[in-house]
Amino acid sequence: MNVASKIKRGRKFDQVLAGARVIFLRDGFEGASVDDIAREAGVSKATLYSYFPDKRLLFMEVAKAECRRQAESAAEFDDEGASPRKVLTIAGRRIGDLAMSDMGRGVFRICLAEADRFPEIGREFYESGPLLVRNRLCDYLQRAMDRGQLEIEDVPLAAEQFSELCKADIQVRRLFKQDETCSAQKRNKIVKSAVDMFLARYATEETKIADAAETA
Amino acid sequence: MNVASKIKRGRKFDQVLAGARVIFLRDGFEGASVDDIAREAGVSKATLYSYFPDKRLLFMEVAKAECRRQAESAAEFDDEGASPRKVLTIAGRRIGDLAMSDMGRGVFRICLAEADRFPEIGREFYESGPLLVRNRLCDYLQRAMDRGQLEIEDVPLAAEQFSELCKADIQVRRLFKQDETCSAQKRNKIVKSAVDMFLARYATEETKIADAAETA
DNA sequence: CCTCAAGTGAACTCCGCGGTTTAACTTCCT
DNA sequence: AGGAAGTTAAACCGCGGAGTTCACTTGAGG
Repeated sequence: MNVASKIKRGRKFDQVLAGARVIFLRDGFEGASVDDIAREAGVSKATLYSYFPDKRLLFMEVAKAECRRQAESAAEFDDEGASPRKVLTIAGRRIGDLAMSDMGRGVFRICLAEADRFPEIGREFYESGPLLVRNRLCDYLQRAMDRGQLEIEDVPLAAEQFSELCKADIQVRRLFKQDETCSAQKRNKIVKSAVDMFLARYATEETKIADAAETA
Repeated sequence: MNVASKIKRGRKFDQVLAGARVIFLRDGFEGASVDDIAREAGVSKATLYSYFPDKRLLFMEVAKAECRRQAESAAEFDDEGASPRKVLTIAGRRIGDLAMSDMGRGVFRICLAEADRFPEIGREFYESGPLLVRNRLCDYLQRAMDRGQLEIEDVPLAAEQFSELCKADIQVRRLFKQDETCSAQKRNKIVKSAVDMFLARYATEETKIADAAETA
């Protein structure tokens, strides 16, 4: 039993949460009505309120769960043996996927919109989203440095740079509903370009030589 | 006279717009009440409605004006004679400033929140914001290529990459209210690192040599 | 000084939403 | 069978915000 949570569990708990997730992600916090959520969840309003004391708490619960879900998808990449190019390409593709996904967009949008009203939402999202990815990346970069593959003065900054590079040209367009689709081909090109740039700056001489041989 | 606009002009037009700007930027679209706006503008609600047919139109007008304002601040950089490092450093600082400003954050936040309900808002913001900056940057990069300073296969992508690099580590934290302040020193470091990385990848050999001499 | 258009403010309508209550119905345990 | 706990649909309350109306003021121009 979840002692920390003040929220009652029960048969229809997950059902309510699932419905709330759909509606909140579609309409945002203000835009979503509790009636809509109850209908979507296939549950009466009274039942909904028997589980969650109010709308705000329900929203927080949904947001937290969603952040956790996404954190999982940014899984670790521990390909110790592989070349930096290979490891970074895989990681970059994951980052790009997250930026393109409907879920990623929805959560980003709502968390940002509500970050002023509910600061803890902003923190929660940041920490279990971008920060988590960055930390994983930092760990890898540090290991690659220890192995003499990379040469970086400011590892956290480098991690952030790589992450941003992978989202170049797609994140903003996606967020603002321009150019809905983005071909896999284009995404590959962006990630490749990001890796090229990152290695041009941070790879040691040996790594560059090995990379040139590998790529050719 | 603005024929295209269906909105009546008049003595208090700008006054209303100014008030709306303050309140919308503070409270968002849903959060802002028309009464608040009228009060802030020092105008009666009736007058407000005599200028703008409804709240949505008023908001659109504010958002459009604000995007234009910001676009201006990302002014052109035609330092033809200067080295790529100098030009890019100045441009990068401007981009960073915009990402850090309250205005920049506010407009971004609200436009994103309303992009689903009012797609034209999303388009307007994207085109007069990020896209405009990118195009300016593209123009410069092309000229630098013509001069043999840079060597780029995909100019628009490179522009986007540089832009993203300049916002690394600050944009997201700023948006989600983490780490409110960011020292000028740190910002300089980020921009310098962005320029370093960009040149490492896209500068021609001669430029790299000249840059090394210049930096030393 | 009179006119008339623009502006005022306060009251008012309408509506949707958050949240509550109630009375009937289902489930399930003993 | 019986009863406690959970669920439901529907009506209901109160509030706050969008938009309207109207009697009244202001001030520039003939």
